[in-house]
Amino acid sequence: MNTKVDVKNRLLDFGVKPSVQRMAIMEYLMNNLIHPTADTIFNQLSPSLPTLSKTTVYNTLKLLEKRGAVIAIHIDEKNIRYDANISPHGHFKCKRCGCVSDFPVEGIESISMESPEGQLITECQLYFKGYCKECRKHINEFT
Amino acid sequence: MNTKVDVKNRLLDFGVKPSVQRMAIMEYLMNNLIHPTADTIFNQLSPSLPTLSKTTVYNTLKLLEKRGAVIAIHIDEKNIRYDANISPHGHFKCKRCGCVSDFPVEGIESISMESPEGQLITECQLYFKGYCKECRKHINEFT
DNA sequence: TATTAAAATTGTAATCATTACAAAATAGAA
DNA sequence: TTCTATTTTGTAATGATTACAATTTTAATA
Repeated sequence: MNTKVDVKNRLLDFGVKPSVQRMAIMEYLMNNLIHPTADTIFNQLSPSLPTLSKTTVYNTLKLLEKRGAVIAIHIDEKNIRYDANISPHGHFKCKRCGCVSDFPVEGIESISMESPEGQLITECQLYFKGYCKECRKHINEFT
Repeated sequence: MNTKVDVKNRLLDFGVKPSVQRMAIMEYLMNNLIHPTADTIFNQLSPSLPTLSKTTVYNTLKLLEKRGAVIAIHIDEKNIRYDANISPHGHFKCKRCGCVSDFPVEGIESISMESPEGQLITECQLYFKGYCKECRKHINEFT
């Protein structure tokens, strides 16, 4: 469980001025590593922050990602998901139930930031799709 | 350069009935490994297939992907891109100019289809972002 | 060849997550 | 306080993709 101080430090470390709204969003992400969408974050925070605007959620998430304080996950075609876990790891999405989970990849740390063709790599996203433990039981329903 | 026969075989191999439109789209993808969007494909084929509908392009791409005849690339937030190269490989996108290119990944073939947590992995997508050879020269402009 | 049912294609309208924009509120310095 | 820059907010716009129903094409059979 991250404290307010942890959250504030995360913002400051990445050059984001900590406002009430930014603190709330960053705190939610750090204490809920469930890869939520902007919509989910808005709905969860709205009760305790009644004036919060969805635009602010979108703006803040975009800012946090740009500064590197969070990761944007594009494994789902419909919504962007966000992750406060910024250490290198992959993600998995179940094609049946749609659940998204972390997916540790061995050797991910050692992926070269220099490519053979001269590109400078600044980030890599590893997405895995298939069927989760539960949904494998229903493999006969797959079309 | 793939022949009509190659294209037809690709469709048949993946259980897709070869219509005029499907052949045209599959042929374009096989002979233009530039990761085009549905819009690009439509614009390129439209002159020689004046009755072609954009809906058909979307429908066909969705079908081809579902059957495994092509790969859908979600490296760009705006558009889905398509690739007739279905052998395992990663993709790179330049954050400055937006170009998307293939990105060979060593050992990609040996990625396990069994995960430690019991998921059944059916596909993996490896996305790399950064700056291409040309855009690296302008590194001082990066914000 | 004519008939007919299934499949494919088409055009238009709808969807909906995200962004643009400008006004209002807030924060921070002087 | 006053002033200015920053942040937040609400509404409207965007635009790629999909839903849907009508039309056309295909292909099998009589």
